Amino acid sequence: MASSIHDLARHLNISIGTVSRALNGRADVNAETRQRVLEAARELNYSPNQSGRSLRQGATRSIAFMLQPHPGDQQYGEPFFIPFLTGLQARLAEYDLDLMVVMGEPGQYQQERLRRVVETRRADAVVLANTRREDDRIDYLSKAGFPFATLGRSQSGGDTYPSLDIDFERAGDEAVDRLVARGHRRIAAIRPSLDLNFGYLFLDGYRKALKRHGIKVDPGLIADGFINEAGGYQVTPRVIISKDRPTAIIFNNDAMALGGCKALAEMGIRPGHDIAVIVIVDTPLCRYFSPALTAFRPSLEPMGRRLAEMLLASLPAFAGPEGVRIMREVWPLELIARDSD
Amino acid sequence: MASSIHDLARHLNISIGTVSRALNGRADVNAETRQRVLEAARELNYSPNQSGRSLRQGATRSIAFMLQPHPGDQQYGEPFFIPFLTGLQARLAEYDLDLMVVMGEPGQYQQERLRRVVETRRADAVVLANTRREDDRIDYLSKAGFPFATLGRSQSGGDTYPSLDIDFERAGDEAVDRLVARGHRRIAAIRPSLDLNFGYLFLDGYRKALKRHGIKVDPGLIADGFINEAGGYQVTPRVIISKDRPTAIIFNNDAMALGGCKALAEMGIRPGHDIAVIVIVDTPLCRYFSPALTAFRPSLEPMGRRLAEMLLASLPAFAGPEGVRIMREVWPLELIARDSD
DNA sequence: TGTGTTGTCGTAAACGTTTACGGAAAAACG
DNA sequence: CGTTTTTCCGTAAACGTTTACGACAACACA
Repeated sequence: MASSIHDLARHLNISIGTVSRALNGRADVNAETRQRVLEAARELNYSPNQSGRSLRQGATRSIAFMLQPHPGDQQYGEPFFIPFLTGLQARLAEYDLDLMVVMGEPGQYQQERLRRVVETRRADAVVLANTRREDDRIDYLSKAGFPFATLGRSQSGGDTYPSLDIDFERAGDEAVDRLVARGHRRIAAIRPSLDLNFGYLFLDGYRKALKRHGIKVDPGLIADGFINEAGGYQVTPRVIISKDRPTAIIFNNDAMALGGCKALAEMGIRPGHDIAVIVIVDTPLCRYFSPALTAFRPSLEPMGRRLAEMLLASLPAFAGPEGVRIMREVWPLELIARDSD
Repeated sequence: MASSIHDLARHLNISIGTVSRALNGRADVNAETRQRVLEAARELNYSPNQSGRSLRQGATRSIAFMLQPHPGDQQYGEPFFIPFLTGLQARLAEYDLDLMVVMGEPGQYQQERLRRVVETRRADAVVLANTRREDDRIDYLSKAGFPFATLGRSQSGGDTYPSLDIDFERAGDEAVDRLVARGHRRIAAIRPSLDLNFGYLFLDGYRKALKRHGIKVDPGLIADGFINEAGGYQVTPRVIISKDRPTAIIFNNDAMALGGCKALAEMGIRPGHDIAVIVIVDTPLCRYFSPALTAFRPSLEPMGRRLAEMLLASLPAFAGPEGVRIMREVWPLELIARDSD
């Protein structure tokens, strides 16, 4: 069925070595023979077998993207990743690289999936998502000397890999700024309880801005909850019960914001009327919620493309003559002002 | 770095053939030698190189999932696919199969991506999404004799491949039923204008139910639009302008429903009050929209798992002794009654 | 003891590439 | 014409597996 390089060689009555060199654009092959080889390749509908190529070259030409669902993830998962994946995939495709997606159950099992990819050499590099503050996947990969890049920062692994992140710190800062400018002084913050790094970054920005405005940070206005709707629903009341009720809340996750708004509604507090609400990472849900939620939006598709570039630039096989560069980038978010604040 | 089967053989002072047979559980190897091989494998941290294996066996142990974004897709794409992908991936992982995701720009370019996967043998089979009524990808794959399965039915390719689809016909039927039971007689239908097969199926069910209730199908109440929010926004007014305004609308796509509701609101027609709205495929957006949209919901994750099973059952390498079975399945949707009808 | 059977293992080919090496012919040079 | 360089191509090894085949020993059976 499929024609191999041997078929071409036999058909043209030349050696397979010459055929290979001709196809790969090597210099030491006559222009006319190259022409004949290319024609024959088209005629016999030849394409190189990737397995053979991988074996010989020790590279699979595929990149693994691993996303680690949070325990208790909702039915519809994270709409966040589709546009990111789209960008990532698009750029990789330009380099003729495939994208392998590795998911699986949350927890330790995930580590094993990663090991499998690395040890059986199913991919040339890995892109990590859902980065934790301390991430054993990063530890493992850097110890194994396997190339990778991360979406999101981590404290693990040092400065040895490219990473691309959203500027959560600045978003937290700007959110407070905006609220203070609108007269708020009692501003609550709700973030995920897991070890996800962005929860820390957000809180840093939140605290910094409060201090700048001379507002004391009230621990009673900060709450951690499970990173989904139920978590937001459960934890938001805690922040409301406090002696001096906040007039604004910043949610560090869209699902938690939705749950939180539900809790607020049940307490007779109307978001956008009785309390201001800002969400740190925008999703389509924020837009269609009622009231439409003011939120900070990342440009996910360009981020996907960019992280692909950064990863490729760190791979010896793709890095230009200037060699390997480790990069970290932090991208700003855009404030989408809507009706909730 | 990575140990090969040769390393094991040298270490144990036996031949590579025996090592391979021991690892693969062949019968013709002494129990004690097998034990020693397995121990050495663990000790030297051996895992088989997938490229070598693929080359020899002519199988890559990876499945490609191809989704073809509609032209003009929104920033956040289709939340639809994440849970489906999750299920698909989970079941494939149980068989030690990898998942490759192929996306790319809409249009012809997509065909080339598919050809590349097939011709360079980067995957053992393909799963197709966004199935068109006439789908050249299906034509290509069946002509090429390449194994595949589809999410969604098509008229292409005959009954030669497993497919799993949602029962759009029944959903259209039930939606009409429900609306008629609530007193509606003028019911509009809005569906995507592309050649997507589910648009036809939906309309079949819609028509069938109307006829059963003795209601004449009014072409003025049926409109096709671009399958996104802008399309719904643009096309919904056409159906409203008709001499005898409908009292209910069924949208065959969530994004179109959101755009349609916006158009309605601008015309002073309140969904859920002045007009009933039902959406055929539920997404989280329907739930959080105001009013919350009544919608039909598929169970996407189980569908992903099921389609993986169906595909595997059709592959000679995985089919049981009963041989190859071609399957088509159509799954029901669950009505989620909310506030819009 | 001779013959057939069974259990265990080694040998070597094969999968489809790429590439280091060397050789033959042609071209360039004196 | 002889020598050196260049151009072009064939040979063969290598990547890491799996597996058909045959060999050898041990064993069973008559």
